[in-house]
Amino acid sequence: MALGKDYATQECSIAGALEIVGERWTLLVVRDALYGVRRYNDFLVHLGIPRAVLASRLQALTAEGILEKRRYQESPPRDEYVVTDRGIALWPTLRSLGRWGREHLGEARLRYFRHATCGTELGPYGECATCGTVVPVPDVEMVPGPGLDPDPADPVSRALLKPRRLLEPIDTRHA
Amino acid sequence: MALGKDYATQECSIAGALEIVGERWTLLVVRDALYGVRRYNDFLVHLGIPRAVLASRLQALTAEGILEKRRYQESPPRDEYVVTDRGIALWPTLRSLGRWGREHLGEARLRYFRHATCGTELGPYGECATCGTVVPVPDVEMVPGPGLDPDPADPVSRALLKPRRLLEPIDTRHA
DNA sequence: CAACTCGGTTCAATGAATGAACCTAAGGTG
DNA sequence: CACCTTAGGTTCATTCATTGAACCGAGTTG
Repeated sequence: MALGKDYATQECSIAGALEIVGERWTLLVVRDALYGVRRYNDFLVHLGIPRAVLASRLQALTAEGILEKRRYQESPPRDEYVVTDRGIALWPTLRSLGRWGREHLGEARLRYFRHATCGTELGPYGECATCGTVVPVPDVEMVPGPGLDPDPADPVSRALLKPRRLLEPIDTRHA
Repeated sequence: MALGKDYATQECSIAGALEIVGERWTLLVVRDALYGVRRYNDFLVHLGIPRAVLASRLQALTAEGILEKRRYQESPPRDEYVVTDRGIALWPTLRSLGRWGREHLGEARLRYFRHATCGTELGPYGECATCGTVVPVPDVEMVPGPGLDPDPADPVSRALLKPRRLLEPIDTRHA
């Protein structure tokens, strides 16, 4: 899907965007990256994605400048994938997609998103009604809702049971 | 992708939404429906999608209540696919995806979206700065930009060269 | 030294997408 | 009437992507 031979004739920036992030699993990888997931194994267990597909998606997202591969320890050599500004810019899209899913598929409230500095729940497009501004992604606090499994199997889901800010790295060693 | 056996374990409304509209071609079909495309053949020539895939996507979108199949003439029997409120609700998502595509993939201005009643260009989330409101989709005017091919091959693209409102049905017979 | 973790790659089997051909029902033209 | 065209599909063989399991190598822990 990312080879220019597909949506290339579309003359449309929606089609162009989908060339990059429209493949299966890709937007969920970006979502997890915004939630603070950084390590290969954490993506793996949280998404339930085949290893080969994850490796391919991480590589593609890195090549597109949406994630950045970064060494975080030398011995043993370990890399993490950190979301870039270009990836952070996908937050409004993911936010509106999530809202559509909840409103039109009748899903229970799984997570709330609030303005961390004032506690107001975010509006449809990520804005704070109290402050009258679009909330910067690092100031968005993610709070678990009532529909969430209280005792999930994987350590990433367990870490996400606590309120936390977007982008804040997840440490699965103490979960 | 739409069988519940894929993203089903995600506990996430983003994953739920992607179950429905995350398949290849699906969001482009919805985009075209918002642009006013209604007929099988118009989707076909405008998207360059294989016939079998288009038939499958139209059926799935109809089953999900995003499009509505409606007979518009009896002899010969002809049906059109009209976007529903649930489909219209995907406009903010498509809008933000398109913005991301233009800003981060360096695409030329292909189309502008304006508030039809006052002429102001839409903000990032489809709001009108002049009126201070989120513009209802039927009041969004789509205007071709400088990057667009001035003489496209297919009649749908030709019809889209004129400024027009979203949802306004495209008539390819006089294009 | 054995076992384990992390971050992958390789491989066979399955499933989806593709493009061409075909089909049906109706209408238009000569 | 014979023939061609249009709209809206279906069917089919080929190609391509996804899947899940197995394997691997570097390094670390017991």
